[in-house]
Amino acid sequence: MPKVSDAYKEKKRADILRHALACFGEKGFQTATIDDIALRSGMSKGAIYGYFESKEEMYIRLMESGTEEMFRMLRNDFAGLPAVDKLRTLIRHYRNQELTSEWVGAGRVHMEFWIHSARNEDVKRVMVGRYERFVALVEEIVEEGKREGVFGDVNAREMSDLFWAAADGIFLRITVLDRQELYEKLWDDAEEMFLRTLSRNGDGAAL
Amino acid sequence: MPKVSDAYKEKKRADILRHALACFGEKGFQTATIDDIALRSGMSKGAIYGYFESKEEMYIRLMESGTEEMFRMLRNDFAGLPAVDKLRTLIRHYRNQELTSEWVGAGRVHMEFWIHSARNEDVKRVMVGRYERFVALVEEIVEEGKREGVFGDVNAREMSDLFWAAADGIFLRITVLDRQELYEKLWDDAEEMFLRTLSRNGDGAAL
Amino acid sequence: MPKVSDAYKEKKRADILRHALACFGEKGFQTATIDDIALRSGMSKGAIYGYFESKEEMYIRLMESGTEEMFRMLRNDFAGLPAVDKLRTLIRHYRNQELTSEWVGAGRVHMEFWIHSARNEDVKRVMVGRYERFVALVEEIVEEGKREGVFGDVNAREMSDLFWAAADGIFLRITVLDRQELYEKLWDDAEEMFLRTLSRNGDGAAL
Amino acid sequence: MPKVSDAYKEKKRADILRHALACFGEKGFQTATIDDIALRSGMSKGAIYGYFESKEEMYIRLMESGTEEMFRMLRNDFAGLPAVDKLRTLIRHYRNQELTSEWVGAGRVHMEFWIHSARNEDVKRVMVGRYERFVALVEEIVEEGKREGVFGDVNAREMSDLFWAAADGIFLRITVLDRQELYEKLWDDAEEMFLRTLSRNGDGAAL
DNA sequence: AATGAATGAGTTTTCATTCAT
DNA sequence: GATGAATGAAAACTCATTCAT
Repeated sequence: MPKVSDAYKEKKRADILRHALACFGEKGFQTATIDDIALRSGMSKGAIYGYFESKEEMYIRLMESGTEEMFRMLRNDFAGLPAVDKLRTLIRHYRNQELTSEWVGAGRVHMEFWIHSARNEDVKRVMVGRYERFVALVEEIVEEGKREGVFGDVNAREMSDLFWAAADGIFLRITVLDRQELYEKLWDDAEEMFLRTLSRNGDGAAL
Repeated sequence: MPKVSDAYKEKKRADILRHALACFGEKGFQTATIDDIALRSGMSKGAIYGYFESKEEMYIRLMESGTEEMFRMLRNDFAGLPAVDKLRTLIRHYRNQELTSEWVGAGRVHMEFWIHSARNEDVKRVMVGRYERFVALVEEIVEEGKREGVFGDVNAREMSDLFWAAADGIFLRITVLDRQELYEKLWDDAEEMFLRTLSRNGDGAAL
Repeated sequence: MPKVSDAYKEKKRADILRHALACFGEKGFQTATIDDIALRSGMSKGAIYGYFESKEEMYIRLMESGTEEMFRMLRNDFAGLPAVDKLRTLIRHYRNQELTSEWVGAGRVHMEFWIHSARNEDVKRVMVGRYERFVALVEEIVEEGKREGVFGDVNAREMSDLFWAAADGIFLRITVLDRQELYEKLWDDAEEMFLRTLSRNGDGAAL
Repeated sequence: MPKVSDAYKEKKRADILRHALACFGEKGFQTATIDDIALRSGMSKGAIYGYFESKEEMYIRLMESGTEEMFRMLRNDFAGLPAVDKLRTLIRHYRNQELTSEWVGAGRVHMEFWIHSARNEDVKRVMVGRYERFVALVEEIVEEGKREGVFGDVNAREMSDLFWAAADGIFLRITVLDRQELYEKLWDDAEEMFLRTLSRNGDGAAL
């Protein structure tokens, strides 16, 4: 007979995660303390432990979160578009992102996820699972483009891996340099490079 | 024991740094303790502090180190080569790297450098300075290729930025996935993609 | 346990300070460790840090404490008395103090305050401020005595300085020798000497 | 068959002590490190341990030192003087001392001796022994004055104790406040007060 | 004798987690 | 359910002392 509804609890959990993300983005996972998160959430330390078992759990949940929402949104924007435009939409979704301190902070946390993954099997499982979905997304777009006859005979999986490598590389850089115009140029150049590379004949006709 | 040569001290410092790099690679900068480093170095904690003022200093020295050596080596290998081959040499230098645990560990530390940089001005200065040299290296190669008439009319600086973004993205991935064959494929694809993109007319004639 | 009253917290703080004073008295500020204080307080080290930011802060608070209480008490005892009796009251307040180990310990800490003050500007400010109040106290008594026509034409400020110098000298000695009868004799002699010196004509008529 | 003469060793010991005194004066016994002393002495840490068994020993030797010299000097200056002038000579010896940083530093160390004495029986023995000689010095002067008929019927021992209490109180204060003119005034007032108190009839006729 | 690198016990301080209220 | 005081295991760093050279 819980005193509060599940919805309330879910909302609280999401609340805490949001504040935790801000803290981790600002100070890093190790450096941000539960006190920081409690303070920012306007809750007590004890309350937080009522929703999450440990700091590590908050971290894991954060890694899992966000993906669904993002995919839902993209699926919507992609509806009915040819492969080239889907890829463009994806790229411009990132390219047009304003480098607010929240977003850059979240980017830093994302980078930390990768590092942290390398050293912890549990975290790695989650992270790789998440990553798989992103790779599959672009892989499917590329396959679709090939079927449409617009993309050449490339290895879709490898191209997707390389695409996300470049994307993470851009995020990594911007995480430190924090320069909007550099960020946009990098994505513009990446867009052109990838579309040209994927194009049938490699001549960028698809552009 | 005292009144040891400068060479001895230099060797010790390098020794400690090597062991520290291994510890940081394994556990991460924050998680690795001075005790870990001391244990692995076979020295006492106090001895470590005789060579480095703080854990942070070891970190900074580690960031600075390696770069010179790498540049010297590349300069040697580059001697007399046309731009395209210089770029290929650089890419293959990475591509042919065997993913030993030491190397992957070092890669993880390199990734941490970026993250850490984002939150610490001192570290950032060193990191950005170091990064500048890498960007300049590829930028010069691209300019050279343009002068040779092999590369098209691209923005050398931006292409260099993008190149290193992709490189760091590959490292980031491999840091977690640790799969040799994926690593090689990513570099092979990157090589082709960049050379094609840089080529005059973008048709990859330079390949 | 949480959501305790402010009074509870104040009491805890005072508790810790009391135990800290005992530890400092016994071993000295530098030698007494937080562990000592925690052990004696029956609390954990962490709990101590919940009330004080650092050992230094405990020290400063200890320096500030006690003064108010003492002044309130004296003001009470002084009410309505002529200057000579005020001075006598003050002197006898000290003279009749039993040399318990706590009191002697506190005296030792007081002496350490002086030494420590000499080498630390922050501590010095607090210590000099505190000292000022004591000097003003006796200075006022002397001025009052002069107005009453009982004390001669002495420099009140200087006499007050000298009085407290002698007092501290007595404490310093007793801190080591810890002999009750010597302590009392020193104060008796000091009483006579000062009253005689202050007396109009210097003939001790005021006695 | 020592390779160096005893005189050389003695000189070295004195040298080290001199520098140690400066270090202790500046930073305090606990805070000053052997490295500080070694640096200031221009010797190695190891060499210092060839002359002193421990930091504590240096401290003890320092406590013992200086006294002889001082007594020899005073005995010289006292030769043939009546008691009143001996006392005056003693007081003015202090009063005319310029407050150089070395002298103030030495004063601080002297204060530390007292504090330290309170907590260590070995140190206490040395300190009390040293103190005894100072008390005896003034006690004898007072007795002499009584025999000369210039001083009244006071308890010589107690007056001597009180005299040194006041002296130490003045040093304690100056150790922190470090104000030459205050120092001199305190001694001038002390001189007048003590001579008046000691004078036959207490009327300061001896002045 | 002198040197100064090495040792390691000891110190302050932090912080994830627990749990009495 | 919420609170935040309490815990205590680390962790970074210091420094008197030793001892190989």
